[in-house]
Amino acid sequence: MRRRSSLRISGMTSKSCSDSAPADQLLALDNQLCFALYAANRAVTARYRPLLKELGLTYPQYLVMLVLWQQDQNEPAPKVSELGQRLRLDSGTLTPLLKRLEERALIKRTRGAEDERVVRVALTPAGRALRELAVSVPERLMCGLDVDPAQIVSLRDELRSLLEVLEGAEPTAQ
Amino acid sequence: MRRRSSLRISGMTSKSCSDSAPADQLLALDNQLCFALYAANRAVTARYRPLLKELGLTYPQYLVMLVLWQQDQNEPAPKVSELGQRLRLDSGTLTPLLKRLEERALIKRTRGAEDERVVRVALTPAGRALRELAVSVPERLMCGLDVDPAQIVSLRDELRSLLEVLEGAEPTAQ
DNA sequence: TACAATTAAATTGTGCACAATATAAATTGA
DNA sequence: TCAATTTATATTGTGCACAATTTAATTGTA
Repeated sequence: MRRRSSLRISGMTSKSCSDSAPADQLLALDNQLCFALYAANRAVTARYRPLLKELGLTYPQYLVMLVLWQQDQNEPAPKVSELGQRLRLDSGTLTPLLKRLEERALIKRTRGAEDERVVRVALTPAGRALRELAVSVPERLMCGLDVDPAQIVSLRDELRSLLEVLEGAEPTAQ
Repeated sequence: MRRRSSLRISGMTSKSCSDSAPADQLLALDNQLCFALYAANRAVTARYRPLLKELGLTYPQYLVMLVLWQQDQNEPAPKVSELGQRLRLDSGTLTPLLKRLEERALIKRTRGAEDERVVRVALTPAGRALRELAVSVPERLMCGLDVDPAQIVSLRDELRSLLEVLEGAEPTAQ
């Protein structure tokens, strides 16, 4: 059984699926969580962009590098599928992205000897070195931004809870 | 002067831009608001996808339709640039998207008579009719999701505040 | 051992996002 | 008046996302 998210309020099962607000309100763009999420995500990405450009990385490439930088050096290099699980991305997205990182000599892709189907992704020395340039990114991102760090943390946690609920839920019936 | 967002806590200017947590923590994927936002946004979009597929719409197309459905019929049809402002998208994104909606006969793009540069986007009867099918989407999306509506609202408002801060802030120095 | 089923990654095709540039219309100013 | 500038949209090119399919390797099983 999947763990309950903190978004749940005990005894309450979301909204009763029969009650409905006026359609005008339900379909108003600014009432939608989905649009707030969509717009905020792109605004955050846009704010990262110039900083990551200095590193020669796109935003999704940066996320991949974050995973690799966090990897224990003693562990075997992660598989493409493991990166995918972590980032919620499939091979259709990751394969070309990883090829670009390999062209830039930041990573090395190696087909496994034990199992010829898997590809393991390891940092090159250059990829590891890039981390030194990246450490200043989170801080520089926040600099000049008029936000309360505590609220950032709580927003992050609420988003994680939402993600957990969404991933645990049955897919919407088609 | 731009209005202050509620994310701000009086007298507090984000984090002092010199203090720094250990780099291990700063760069940890799961500590990043940006990843929570990125993953949650895609998870929400994925949950919309099967419902929107019934309408023959992609998620960004749905957002455009939300704006058009909300338009006052007595007002002149919105310009491409006005849709862009509302959705934070530029013509490079909107032009092909609107062409696809026009191919589906949901909208009509008309070059302005007063000013030949502007293109106005109006619903066709079919586009207006699609709204009837769309009204059930928000509700069906939430159904079976184990979330507290009040938390959705507060999350939405926090995201709006974040968006406001980001849009008001100076761009990050490159 | 054969061979169907499964698994991992790659490929293909569509549709965003967005930077950079182009085109064409409107406006401004000498 | 008309060249220069500005404005609105379109175009081009790159890089995601993701569905659907393909390829190749492995596993399970008769």
